[in-house]
Amino acid sequence: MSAGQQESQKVPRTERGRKTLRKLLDAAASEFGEHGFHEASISSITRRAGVALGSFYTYFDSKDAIFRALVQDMSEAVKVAARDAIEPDMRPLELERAALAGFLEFAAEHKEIYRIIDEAEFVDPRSYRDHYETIAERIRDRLRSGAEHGDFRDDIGEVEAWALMGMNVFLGLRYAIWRREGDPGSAEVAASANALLARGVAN
Amino acid sequence: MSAGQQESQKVPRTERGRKTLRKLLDAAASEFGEHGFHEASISSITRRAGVALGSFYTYFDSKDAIFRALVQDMSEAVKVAARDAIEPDMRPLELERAALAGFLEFAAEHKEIYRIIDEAEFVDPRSYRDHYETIAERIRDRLRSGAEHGDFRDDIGEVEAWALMGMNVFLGLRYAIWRREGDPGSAEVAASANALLARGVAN
Amino acid sequence: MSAGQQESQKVPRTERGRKTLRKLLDAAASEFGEHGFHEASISSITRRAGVALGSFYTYFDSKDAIFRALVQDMSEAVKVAARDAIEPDMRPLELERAALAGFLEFAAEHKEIYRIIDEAEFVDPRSYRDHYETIAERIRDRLRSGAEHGDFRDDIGEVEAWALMGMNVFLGLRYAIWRREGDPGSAEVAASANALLARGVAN
Amino acid sequence: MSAGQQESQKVPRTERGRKTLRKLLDAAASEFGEHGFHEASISSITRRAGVALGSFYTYFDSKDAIFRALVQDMSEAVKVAARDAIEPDMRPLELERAALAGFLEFAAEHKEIYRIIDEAEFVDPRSYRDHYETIAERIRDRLRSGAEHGDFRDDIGEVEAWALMGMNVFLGLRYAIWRREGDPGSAEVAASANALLARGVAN
DNA sequence: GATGAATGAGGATTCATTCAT
DNA sequence: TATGAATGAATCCTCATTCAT
Repeated sequence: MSAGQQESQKVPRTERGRKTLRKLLDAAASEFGEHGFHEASISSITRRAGVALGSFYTYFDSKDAIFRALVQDMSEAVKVAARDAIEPDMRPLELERAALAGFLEFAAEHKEIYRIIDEAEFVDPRSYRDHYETIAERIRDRLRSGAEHGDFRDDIGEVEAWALMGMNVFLGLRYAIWRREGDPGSAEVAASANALLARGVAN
Repeated sequence: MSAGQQESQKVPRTERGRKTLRKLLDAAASEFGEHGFHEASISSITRRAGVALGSFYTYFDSKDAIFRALVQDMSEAVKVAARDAIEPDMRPLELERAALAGFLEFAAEHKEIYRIIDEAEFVDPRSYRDHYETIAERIRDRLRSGAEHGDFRDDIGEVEAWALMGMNVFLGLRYAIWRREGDPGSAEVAASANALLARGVAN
Repeated sequence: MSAGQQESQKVPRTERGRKTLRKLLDAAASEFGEHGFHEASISSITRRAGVALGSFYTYFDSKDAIFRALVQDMSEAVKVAARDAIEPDMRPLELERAALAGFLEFAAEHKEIYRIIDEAEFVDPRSYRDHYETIAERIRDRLRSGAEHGDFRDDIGEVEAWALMGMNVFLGLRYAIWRREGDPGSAEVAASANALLARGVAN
Repeated sequence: MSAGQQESQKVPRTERGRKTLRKLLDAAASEFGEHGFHEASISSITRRAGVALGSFYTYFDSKDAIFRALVQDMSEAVKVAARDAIEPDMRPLELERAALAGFLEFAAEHKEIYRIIDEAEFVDPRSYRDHYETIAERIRDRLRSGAEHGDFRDDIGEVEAWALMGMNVFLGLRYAIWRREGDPGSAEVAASANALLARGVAN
C-alpha cells in the first residue's frame, strides 16, 4: 500500500526519511483504525511509530493530511484487491462474483478500512464521495459491458450499479468485519449474492 | 420522533420541562447533522434550542448521552417510515418496493439521519451495530414470509437480507442525500431496485 | 446539637419549617463530614434531607452559611462534651483527665467534627481561629485556676494551654478518628496524657 | 526543597524543562498556600510561573498531581528542618527542644505549609495520614532512645509521641502562623514546651 | 532530519443560586 | 413554604501545531 502523494505530504529525500514516512503511515492506519480520526492523536501515532512528536510535521502538514493520504491508500487498495481477484476472460457474472469474493477476503484482513473510509464522511467528505462515485462508475461500466455481451439486461444502469455496490459493502460489513462463528465463507457469500444478482429472489 | 428514554436522560416532570427537552433534541439533530458529533458543541446546541448552556445538563448527562438518544430516535423513525409506507395486504415483492420508496422519501426529508447513524459507528458502536442488525432481521423475516407465500425462492436467508439492506441504504445515499438534477424519483428508483430484486440482471 | 443562629440563616415560623431545617442541618453534617466542603453539593444535601433543592434557600443564604452554622454547632458541642465530662469538685489535674476522656469519647462518636472544623480553615478562617482561640483561653483559665489552687506551677500560661490543646487534638485524631484494633481506650489514653501533663517524661 | 517524583509527574529531559518544572512547583506552593487547593486555579499557577497554561500538563497530569507532589515536598522539608536543627550529641531532652525550635523557625518562614498539609486531609487523605504517622514514629523512636539512655521514663510510647507532636504542631500554629506582637520567640516557646515535656505542670 | 518542550484556543462539565409556579 | 427547572460563570484538561536546539 503506497501513500497517495499530495502537496500536504512532503517527499523524503533520504532512505532514512522514507523509512520514517512508512512507519508513520503504518502507525496511522492502526491508530485511526482502532480509535477513529477524532480519538486518534498525533502523539499516539508518533509513539507507535517510534519517532519524536515533532518529526510528524516533517512529513505531513496536519492530522487531516495524513488521514487523507490514508484514505487514498485504502481506496486504491480496495480497487486493486477487486481487480486482482478477476481474470480478463471471465464472463460478466462470474466476474462480479470473483470481485466480491476478493473484496470480502481483503476486508477480512484489513478490518480498519471500513472505519477509515466511513470516517472520511466526516473528516474529508470530498474523498468519501469520490471513493464511492468512482467505484460506482467502475461497476456501471462492467454492467454495461455485460449488457453489450448480451449477458445482462439492456436497461440496467446507475441505479443497479449503486445497488450492487451497496450489496457488496454491507456483505463485507456483515461477513468480514462482523463475521461470526459458523458464518458462510467468502466464496459462499459471494455465490449467494451472485445468484441474487443474476436471477433475483423471485420464484 | 419521540426521544429514546435511557438512564442517562432525565424525564422532565413539568410541561415546561418537556418542551425544553424537545427543543434540545431537535437542536441536537440539526447540529449533529450539520457538523457531525465531534465538531458539534453543546453550546451550539443550547444556542439553537434557545436555552442556557446549563439547561442541557438538566436533561442529559453528557454529549454522548444526547447523541445516543438521537440515534435511537432516528433508528426508530427509519423503521416507522418504512412500516408506514406499506400496506398489510401487499404482495411480498410489492411490499419491498413500497418500503424502499417510503425510506427514500423519508431520507430525502431527513438528510441528517445518514450522518448521525453513520457517526454512531464511532461514537456509540453498539447502537450502530444494533441498528443494522435489527433492520436486517426485519428484512429477513419479510423475505422468509415471502418464501412461505411461494413468491420468493426457498433458499434465501440472511445473506440476501443484508444484500437487500445494503442496496437500499446505498440507493438512499445516492438518490436522497446526494440527489442530482435529473435523477429518477423515489418511485422510479424503487421500481428499478425492485426489478433487480425480483429477477436480477441476467438476460 | 442546635444550630448557631446568624443573619444568614432564617428562623422558621412553623413546626413544619423547624423540621425541614433540622433535616437540612443533619444532612449537611453527614455530607460535609463525608465529602468535605468543596466536594459536598447543595443538591446532595437536599437529596439526603428529602426536600427539594430550592427549599435549601428558604433556610440558608448560601453554602457557606450552612457550613458556618455547622461549625458553630460542632464547636459548641465539643465544648459541651468536655464540660459535661467534668465535675465541679474535681481537682485541677483530675479535671483535665476527665475533659480529655470526654472529648475522646465524643470524637469517636462524631468523627465528622475533625473534617468539618479542619475545613473551616479554608472555608471560614475566622471561625477556625475563633474555635481554637476560645478553647485555648478556656484551658488557660483552668490551668491558672489550678495554679491558684497550688496544684500547678505558677509560671504556666498561654504556651502551656496551646500545648495541651494540641496534645488533646492529636490524641483525638489518632485514638478516636484513626483508632486501630488493639489501641488503648479513651480512659487509658487520657491517663497517659494526664501523667505526661503532670510530671512530664523525664525520669 | 526537591520535588517528590511520582508516576503522575513527568521527568524533564532537558535543562530548560527542569527549570520550568521548578517554576511550576514554586508557583503552586504560593498559590495553594494563599488560596487553598480548591480556590487555586491552574491558570493562576502558570501565570505566576510565567509559562503557558498548556505547559502545566507537560509536567503534571492534573491539579491533584501537583498538589500531591507539593505535599511530599513540604512533608520532606519539615522533617529536614527538624533534623537540621539538632546535633547528634545532644541529650534527649535538649534534642526535643532544638527540634521544636527549628520547626518553629521553619514554619514562620514557610507559613504555607500549614495550609497545604492541612488541606491534604481533603485532597489526598493518604498523604495526610502518612505525613503524621511518619513523624509520630520518628518522635517515638527518639523518646524510646531517650528512655534507653535513662533520661526518660520507661513506660512512654506512642501516646506520648502523638501528644508531643500535637503540642509542637499547635505551638507552630499559634506562635509561627498566628504570631502576634509581643509573643515569645521560638527559643522561649521551645523552652517552655520543653519544661512541660520534662517535668509536666504539677507543682 | 530529529527531538521534545512550549503554546493557547477550545469545549465539556459542574453547581451555587435564582425564579416562576 | 415547597418545588424543580433555568441560568451562566468558572475551570480543568486536551491536543494540534510551532519552535528552539
